[in-house]
Amino acid sequence: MNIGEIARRAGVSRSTVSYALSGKRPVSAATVQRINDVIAELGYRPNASARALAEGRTRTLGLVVPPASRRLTDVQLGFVGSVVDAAAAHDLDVLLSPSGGDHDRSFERIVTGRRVDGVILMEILLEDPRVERLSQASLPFVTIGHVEHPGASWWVDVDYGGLITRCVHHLADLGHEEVVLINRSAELVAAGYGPALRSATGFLEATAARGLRARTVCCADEAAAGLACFEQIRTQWPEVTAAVTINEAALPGVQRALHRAGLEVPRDFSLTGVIAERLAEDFHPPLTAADVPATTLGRLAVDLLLAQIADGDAEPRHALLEPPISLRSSTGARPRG
Amino acid sequence: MNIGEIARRAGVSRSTVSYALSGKRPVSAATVQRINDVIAELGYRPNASARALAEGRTRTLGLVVPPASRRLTDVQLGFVGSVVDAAAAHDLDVLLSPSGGDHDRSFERIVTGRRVDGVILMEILLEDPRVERLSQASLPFVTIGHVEHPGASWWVDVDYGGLITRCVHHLADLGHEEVVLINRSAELVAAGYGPALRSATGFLEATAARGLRARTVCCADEAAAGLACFEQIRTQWPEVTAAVTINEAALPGVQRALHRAGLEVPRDFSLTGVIAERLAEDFHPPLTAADVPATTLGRLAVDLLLAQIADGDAEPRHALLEPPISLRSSTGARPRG
DNA sequence: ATCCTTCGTCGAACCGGTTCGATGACCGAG
DNA sequence: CTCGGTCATCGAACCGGTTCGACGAAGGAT
Repeated sequence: MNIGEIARRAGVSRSTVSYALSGKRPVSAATVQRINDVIAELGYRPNASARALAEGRTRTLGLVVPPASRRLTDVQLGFVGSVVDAAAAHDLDVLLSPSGGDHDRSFERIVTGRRVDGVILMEILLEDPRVERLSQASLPFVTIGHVEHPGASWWVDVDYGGLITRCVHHLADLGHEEVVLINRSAELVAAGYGPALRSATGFLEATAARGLRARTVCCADEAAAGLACFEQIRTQWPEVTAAVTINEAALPGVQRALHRAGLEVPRDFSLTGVIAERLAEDFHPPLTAADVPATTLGRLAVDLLLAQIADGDAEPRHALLEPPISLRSSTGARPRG
Repeated sequence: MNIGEIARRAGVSRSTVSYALSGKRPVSAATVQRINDVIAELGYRPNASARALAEGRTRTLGLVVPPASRRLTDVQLGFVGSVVDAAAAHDLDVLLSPSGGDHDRSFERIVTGRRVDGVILMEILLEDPRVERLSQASLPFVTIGHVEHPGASWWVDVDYGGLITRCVHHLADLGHEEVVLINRSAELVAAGYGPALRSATGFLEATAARGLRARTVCCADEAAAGLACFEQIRTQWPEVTAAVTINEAALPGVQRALHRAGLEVPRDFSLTGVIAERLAEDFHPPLTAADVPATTLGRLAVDLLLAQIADGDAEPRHALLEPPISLRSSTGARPRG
């Protein structure tokens, strides 16, 4: 069931079948009809490997994800889903590559094996060896998140610094004076994870600008850590009246800690930050927070990647999104006392 | 940078380079050394498409996932992660195919385009057209979950019916007499989603066997639905003292409903079911529940698929796992009154 | 010295598509 | 009637690997 067999049964040459299918050269209506009949009868579909070899492109995109051991956050899950869907809309397949450290066989296969036409890289660090690797392999790629010095690379990202700044202003406007940032884990900060570092920087600058007392803590990406972390905040800095967070996984623990401490949100304590929409709405009360537009970002990454594949010499493009803060009901005026 | 170029620079023929790399025929040590030097110098890696075409296999597995629009549950996420990791351990790549209805271009590409050596299908229905499609395409595949009449197919699954039965016995042993099953959404039940239907059957049989009064409700996969659902249970059947659930997404809502109703678990109400370990432990109090061994199941699916690929005529195999129930602290004796 | 192996290597065919240049049939214009 | 130009189709080369049969050189046995 290959193209030669189709050609034989339709009484034409292989090239005619190819042209009939691709439409790249005119083929008479009668011949097209005959070929299509044979194809329908035999259920023929061209061999993807052969086509990729001949055309020099695979119609496949690579998506580099964190290894399964690190559980995906809701935002990351949103990226994966939207990239896959956006690719499917263009009739492209997605090849998954779990990549953690520097020496990763799966990542190397993707990069050097010409298995994909381009790569989308997520969860990158400020200094990421994989970005360097892809650049020198001259394989088109787009990062979700950006390295410290993006140079001539393509990327999409959310402006964590800007969003955190707006959260701080929001709290300052409500009269809060002592605030805390609940960041991602210390390991991620130490590794140079962009969102964590940019959030911290934005937080410190904004609080300084508004004259607020600022504290920051790192918190592992688990509910239990969120609980412990919040209790520590209460005992260590009881004067804190509001928290900003980008740590989704810690939220259930924070919720429980608030409850255990008898604090009612937002009457006794305000909570905001950058959080996936679904989780913000599942919180009680729903969180006033910046929703990370994971779906938009994923789709945008695919669009940029396709543009880059279509024209490799095009000027690098990027997009820094700053979504609005959804005013729900987890922030209020500073409690008196 | 193809095999011919390597051959030229090493002063040998293309076939010798191929044999030196694959080891399928002896090549003198000196020649191997020379070839390896050239390869290292040029950073050569064989073209995956060409190799796939020549060998007749792609070293890629297809993973059919629900489309992104339906948000993945924690258990499903566990499947994806473990399948990808297990495949990577065998130096195989994973091609993702989002598939919902029957007519799916991405799924068809996977099936007929010889892009993959085998397919893992998750979230299947009791009657699933995709299983039929794969069978007639004679492409090796393994399902996570099983159709109603698996016949000669390969699959791995968790024995939802058996697990729910054990949950019911556990509650009966604690003296509960009025219990409810909080199932997945009515749409899934109507579509013929195996776990939902088998859970319901197991629940009804087990409660009948133990002489318990049983009710069942369907609940959409959202926190808000869980809240509404539980409140309805309380008003409609106030005599119910325990719930069994397989609906992970509803848990936050159930938690809030319990809290709002002033019910303390397990003193006033018992809760158990089949739930991803992480979520069971994040609950307050931690849930006595059967942890779905998603990681084991994913790895097992890959193992079975590889066995099937290696020997297409082998007897179909399957695995029905029944993990133990983890006794945590969400179940207790029936409250008196 | 001759024959038979074994070892290492080579050339050619093949996998299943795409694409380019060429060719023949048919047409209208001169 | 012949010439030039489309139009549809064909054959061959190519993409970059793998694999099979063959072949020459070296070594051992007779």
